[in-house]
Amino acid sequence: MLDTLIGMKIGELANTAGVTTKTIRYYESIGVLDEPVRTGSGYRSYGPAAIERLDFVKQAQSSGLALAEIRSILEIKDQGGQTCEHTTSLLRRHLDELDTKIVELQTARVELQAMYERAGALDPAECTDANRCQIITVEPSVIM
Amino acid sequence: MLDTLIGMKIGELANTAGVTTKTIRYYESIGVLDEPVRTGSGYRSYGPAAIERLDFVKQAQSSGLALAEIRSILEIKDQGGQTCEHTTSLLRRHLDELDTKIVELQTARVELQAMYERAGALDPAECTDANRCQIITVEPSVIM
DNA sequence: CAAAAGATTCCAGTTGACAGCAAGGTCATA
DNA sequence: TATGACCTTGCTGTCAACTGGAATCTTTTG
Repeated sequence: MLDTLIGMKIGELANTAGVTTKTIRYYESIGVLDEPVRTGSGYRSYGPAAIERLDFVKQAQSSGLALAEIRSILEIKDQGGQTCEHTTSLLRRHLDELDTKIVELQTARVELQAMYERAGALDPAECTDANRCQIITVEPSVIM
Repeated sequence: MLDTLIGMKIGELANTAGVTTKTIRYYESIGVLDEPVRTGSGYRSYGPAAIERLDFVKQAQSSGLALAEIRSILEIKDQGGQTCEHTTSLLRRHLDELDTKIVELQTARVELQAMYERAGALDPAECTDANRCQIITVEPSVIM
């Protein structure tokens, strides 16, 4: 009970931060969260910093950073955060990746849109007719 | 040898279509490719339709469709392709998902860009100074 | 004081799209 | 005929980010 004055247990942290206890232990196992101090009976005991750390992880995740990347940023912080270089280059790289992905998805969207419009323009009768699906391929194909 | 006149073996199909034999067997196992006929000795034997089918799968994949979705389109074709309804609704749904994803990524991009610009604007000296990383959080935080 | 709630560790499973390996069968060529 | 290239099945492993469950222990509540 005295322990509880020092920090919160994993369930409380989980509730506060909006994650599950499983997630917290998992984050600890992959080095995203530091190992916390333990109570006399072995329970994890967290201070308020843990909440902010989890919030940061969630924010970084929603920005599309993978846990491994988040960890590498946090590692630098844990070592004193002497240089921003790693962080900036990581962000630069991730921005580029993100741009690439967005372009890919937009290209895919155009393709899909074309498929979809082809579908809408089709006469249903014509669809049964030739026993091939003109939605997918423009030219008559052996496939559909 | 007579068998070979009828069709190509898995390696040839793989080379032609630009995938691995593993991929072909995997596609067969999940129902994306039909089970082909076998030669007398048990080898898979494919006709030219298999190449087109694989091409279609690749094209659909590059449009962001999952193999399960591709299979569901192909299933309709295999049953005679009487209706385009399933295909159109599937495409509609996927277009929506794609739009959602693009928006998410663009939002994430804005966040990342902000982080990145904050990073570029920072004085390296100031970075070592306060022992916290101002790139990530705008306000002074217990985290960094 | 007993039961329920919550904590512990460890191991396995999930999804998606394959890749790797083992142990064996078959086929073309020198 | 023997070597190597290619094929077969079946099982395991990969990555990411968890989730679920079992067996056990501690803490809280009635």
